[in-house]
Amino acid sequence: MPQSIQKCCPSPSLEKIPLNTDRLAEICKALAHPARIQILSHLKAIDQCICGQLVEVLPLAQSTVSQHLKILKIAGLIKGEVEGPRTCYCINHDALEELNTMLAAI
Amino acid sequence: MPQSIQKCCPSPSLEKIPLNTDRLAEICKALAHPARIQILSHLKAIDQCICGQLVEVLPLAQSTVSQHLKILKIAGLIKGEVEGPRTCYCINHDALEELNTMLAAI
DNA sequence: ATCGTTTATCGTCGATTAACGATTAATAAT
DNA sequence: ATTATTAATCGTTAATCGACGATAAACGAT
Repeated sequence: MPQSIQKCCPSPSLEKIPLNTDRLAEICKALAHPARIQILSHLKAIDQCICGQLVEVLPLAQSTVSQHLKILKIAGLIKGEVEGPRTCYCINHDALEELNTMLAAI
Repeated sequence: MPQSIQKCCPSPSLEKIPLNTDRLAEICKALAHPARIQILSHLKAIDQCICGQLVEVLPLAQSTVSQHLKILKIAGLIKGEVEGPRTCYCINHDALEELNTMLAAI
């Protein structure tokens, strides 16, 4: 421990962590499509929603929207909770913060 | 104007600009590859460099590195200045700022 | 048990990406 | 003028993406 400075954030540490280029690229890849940005934006605006609502909003087929949701979920940008026949999605704020942190570390 | 609050930042304005999803996706797409992140990171570290230096650092062929540079340049993330037979690349900080702004507006 | 609703997955197809070697272009040096 | 150096472009190939319709899976309601 280099001088005992009180940490304000939990997790990793701030001492020039070496930037996980693979992880950053992975997140950016998940964001590399307008529809997925729109999904995130919509989720941010209404806090949470199910796939069907997004299908109404986006000019895409249900299967395509579901596919985009899957990509966002795998990248960790959203969380999905099964509720009976539907799945409720919401933003994973931790991932967005992770993204900001990594971008700052470029 | 919703209550006169002094602006602390110049440019655009902060009043909920509508987020250009295409542009954000475009930038993210350019960042959606580890090699391109590494290029940016390297450029940030050494301020500027030519293609050949990056070829030494990255495990990729010269043509591939050149291609990645082109992608970054088209997305506006880097600037390239021809200097005789070589081209000197550097980060376009404006684009990174643009990225941060748009991410915050998601 | 069947039906309706909702979502995920499968299979397909065309378009795009990523990588490479080979070639070309531009310039500096001799 | 020739040669060496550097970078960009071309052409190719395999892999991945994005979109869709069709189908399957999960569940609530009747």
